[in-house]
Amino acid sequence: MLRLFNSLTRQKEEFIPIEPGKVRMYVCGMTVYDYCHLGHARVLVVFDVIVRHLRNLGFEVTYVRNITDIDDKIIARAAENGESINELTKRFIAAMHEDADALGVLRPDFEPRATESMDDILGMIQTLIDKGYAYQGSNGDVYYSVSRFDGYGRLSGKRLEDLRSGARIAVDEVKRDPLDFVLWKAAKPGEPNWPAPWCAGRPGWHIECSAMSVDCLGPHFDIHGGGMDLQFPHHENEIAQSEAATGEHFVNYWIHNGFVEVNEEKMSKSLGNFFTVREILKSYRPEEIRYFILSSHYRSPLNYSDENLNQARGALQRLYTALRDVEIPTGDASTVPSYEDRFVAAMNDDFNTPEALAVLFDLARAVNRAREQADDATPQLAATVKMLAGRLGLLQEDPESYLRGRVIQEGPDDETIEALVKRRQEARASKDWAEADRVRDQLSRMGIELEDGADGTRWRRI
RNA sequence: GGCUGGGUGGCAGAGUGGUUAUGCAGCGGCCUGCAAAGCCGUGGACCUCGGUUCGACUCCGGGCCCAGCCUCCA
Repeated sequence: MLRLFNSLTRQKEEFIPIEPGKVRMYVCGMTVYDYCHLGHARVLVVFDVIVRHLRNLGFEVTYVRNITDIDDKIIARAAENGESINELTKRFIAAMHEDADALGVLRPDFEPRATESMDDILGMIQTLIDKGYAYQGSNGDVYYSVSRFDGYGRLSGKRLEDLRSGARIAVDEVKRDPLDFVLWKAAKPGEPNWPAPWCAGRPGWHIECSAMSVDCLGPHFDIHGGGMDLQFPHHENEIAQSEAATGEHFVNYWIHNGFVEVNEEKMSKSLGNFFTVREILKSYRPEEIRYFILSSHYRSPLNYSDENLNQARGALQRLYTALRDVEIPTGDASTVPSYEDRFVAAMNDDFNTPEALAVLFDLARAVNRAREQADDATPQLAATVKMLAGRLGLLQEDPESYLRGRVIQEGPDDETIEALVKRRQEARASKDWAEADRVRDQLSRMGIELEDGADGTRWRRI
């Protein structure tokens, strides 16, 4: 039985799909005006793992992750660069796909874009106006009237009067209530715009997600996800828009992932303390980043540091080392049920990936032990490691080539290393230990570690 | 100020009302020409003060501290 933490009720609940055997899920994706940073990577990886787990449980999942390709920042950045918004967003959508692919994130089933969903957006705004939930201001903008919607604040645990008394809400003459938010923004001269019954303009940020999710998944679906910072106001506003427009309950389960932090502080664009995925990929391998993200629970903070990435590196080396030299049976290989049960139980408990990884380490020990004892169970144990790790999108590479792999382009090539290893082998054969150790030190300085085994010496980059 | 969430061993990070998390690091041993990898063993923790309980790190209450949201943000 799958239990997940629902932000709406702030407790773990049993997951019961609307339609038996099927899950409809929407996750807020990126605004594409810059490269993905680690915070974006976390959303991508966390929900990728959630989708994989749901599918492993046998659910038929429809996964939608949108792209916001029109908003103020995109307009501003395009103007800065002297390019069109289409050129800008095209580049960063491609970059996002590259990063996601590198991290082993499976593509969503649908990836709608705001600019391609104008009809749905306009239709929903019109419905909201017709039903009296929205109004046009004197400046042409269309606003959502927050006080008209009864449940406003339920998701974020906020009361309207608290929000109103907050000093951080700017006074705006055009709005009837300072809490009202914009659905349609009138275009200023020179700004990109789309025709609309009210005035040419562009959608506000929140309406696109309401329109696209309802369009792709219907008015009522199972799971809606995103970063914790979207809980308010973005998701709160989505609920208000969607439920007012459709008259139906919008989403059953809300899932929000925690932040990536740097020195105990949220990683964000505004603080400027962010690291892009492609920057980190210069020093670490994609799988190391993925492991690092999964090494803490998705709702906990994830502290970015070299030390923690290095720990991820070491952990993967241990797991891959356990898989080395084991003939893993292909096809529907028999696996070891007790470990699989533990793994599934961990994932069923609100997607507890650290616990699931612990199962992998217990298995790795079992593999190593079995191998030492020449136990026939070794291949089954190894197959179980690989199969379960695969559900997290990990450990699918060939172990030997993974361990020999490199991150940075500098350093000796394989031929150079092989030659030195051979030279050392010869020294060892003639028991010239001084020479053998000298060569090993030389390789060690190049970042190569050696392992002498019964059937020769093997090496790996560290 | 309002509202969330959290404080676990040297570090990272799960979990549980009484039993080894796990990984890295440490210590002892096995293995090794020496190492590495691996295996075996081992030390080390639950912010603080009260309460409930036969028993609390785990439940309840107060306090202290941290992060986040209340403004664009994943």
